[in-house]
Amino acid sequence: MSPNGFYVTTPIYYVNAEPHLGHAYATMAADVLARHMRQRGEDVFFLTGTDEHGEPVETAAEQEGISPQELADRNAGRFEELMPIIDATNDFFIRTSDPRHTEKVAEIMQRVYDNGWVTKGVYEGWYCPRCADFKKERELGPGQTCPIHEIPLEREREENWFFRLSAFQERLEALYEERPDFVVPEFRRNEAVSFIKGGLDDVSLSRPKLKWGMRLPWDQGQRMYVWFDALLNYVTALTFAREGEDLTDRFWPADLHTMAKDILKFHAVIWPALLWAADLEPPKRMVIYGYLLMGEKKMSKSLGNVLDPFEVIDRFGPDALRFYCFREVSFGQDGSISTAGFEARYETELANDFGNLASRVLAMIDRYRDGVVPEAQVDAVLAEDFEGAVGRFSELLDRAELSEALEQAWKLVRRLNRYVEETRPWELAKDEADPERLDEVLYNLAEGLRTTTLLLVPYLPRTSDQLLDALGEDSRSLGKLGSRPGGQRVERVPPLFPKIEAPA
RNA sequence: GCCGGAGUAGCUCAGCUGGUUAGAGCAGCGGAAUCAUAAUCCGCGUGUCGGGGGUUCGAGUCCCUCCUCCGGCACCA
Repeated sequence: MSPNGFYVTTPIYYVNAEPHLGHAYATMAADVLARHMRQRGEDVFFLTGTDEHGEPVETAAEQEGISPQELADRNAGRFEELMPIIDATNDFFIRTSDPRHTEKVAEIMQRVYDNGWVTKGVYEGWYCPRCADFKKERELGPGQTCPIHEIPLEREREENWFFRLSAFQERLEALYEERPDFVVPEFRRNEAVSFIKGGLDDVSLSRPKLKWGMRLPWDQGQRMYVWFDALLNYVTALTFAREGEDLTDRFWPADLHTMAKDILKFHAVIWPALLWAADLEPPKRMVIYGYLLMGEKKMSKSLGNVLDPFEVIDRFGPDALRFYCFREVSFGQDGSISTAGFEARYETELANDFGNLASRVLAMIDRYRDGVVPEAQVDAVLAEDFEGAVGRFSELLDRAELSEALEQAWKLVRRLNRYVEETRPWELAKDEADPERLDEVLYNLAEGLRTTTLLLVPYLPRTSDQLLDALGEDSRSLGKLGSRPGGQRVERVPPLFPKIEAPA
């Protein structure tokens, strides 16, 4: 971990559409890491926000007959509203149309220009006069025709400014050589490396025809290709997120960028080079995750397999959604989610495994010891399975292995249910034949539940809080089995995850 | 086409540098128990470890080959 803190980012979300599950997932992933690091006492800064410039916003706004800024304002608002709904604890929400951002971008890009990393060039491509836009090779119709207008296209050239990405080829190769964990998972890293090794071309940095975008500071006639101002959000936010304070020295370089696989190249290749060009350090690491698939192409409401995040949160709260997403889909891979899968995991894991464990432990302490955790020692049998658990869990989250870490925690939940069966406290309680053993068992259950729940705080923030309160635990720091002595008063709680009502 | 990855129990997947009878969760079947949200726990798998060939005392684990699937191959915000 960096000595100066833990700075984690989500990608910034493009405002030409409304928030959906993918955005929620992205934000929740970063939030899990942010919460966990706070539990470890790290100085955390967690950034998310919206990306608002560029042609897609321009055209979407045009279709609605409003200005790009109006569209951006409206949709950015929706993204901002999403954060508390999913219990995201972002420390700031950046918007790239914020003048504080664009001013800083202008300053940085001017520096890139002054440093000699920008060059004038010619962009050549297939141009459709009806669309007033260049078409990419892959979207061309047969015989170089426009896919929309089906008219033959002309090869056209326009003057552009280019970022001299090619000049950074060797530095990028060296970066990946020196830092094997710069991009995880490894197969994504390999993609980036092979892309770099394949030879880098300079990338177009401006668009003369673009209207909704920043003007280039050194050429007011051209506007900046949206990716450049978007990427720079990670840096600019630090300069104005806190009134009258510049957080750059405290948090840059960022500890971890999180993103889905579609934007790997911009982050893994262009971004470090752009930072070097601006005399800034590249981020420390980035983690790439996959897509949540909803029944592949059979995503259809009539099939009832679409998981609507807002509906889920409405009915079950954000914890259940957070849990499900990281439990069902191995973090980093693509994975399928469904209402059936959600209900199964909610019922068997949240309600039966965990919720019921909490109920039975609290109930027994209440019944057999008047709601006071007995004083006792750690049971060696249980200690064996809890030994090193916090360390392993933390290490997994250091590597952003969100699903694997959750699995580790869940093994402890299962272990505790087994411990209850092994020790049969209700028999020990019958005639108080061995009160010390009962004390020991109840103490260990309280400790096991407490320490396991502390691990789960990032995934289940609300229910964890509720349960830890019930256990008389004020701290949210990670703790080992037996690190707290007995003596606390505990309270019974209503079911943390009530069973799903059977449909009428 | 090139590069990379994957193909292991009905389903989802673990199996690191080759070594005791190939594992987990879910689903299914049987049982125990009653502290608990009828929640839990225990037991039960004749799996060609994609096909074929090879190296080795020994291969799911290495090599070759074939089949199938997936990802990447520059401006997709």
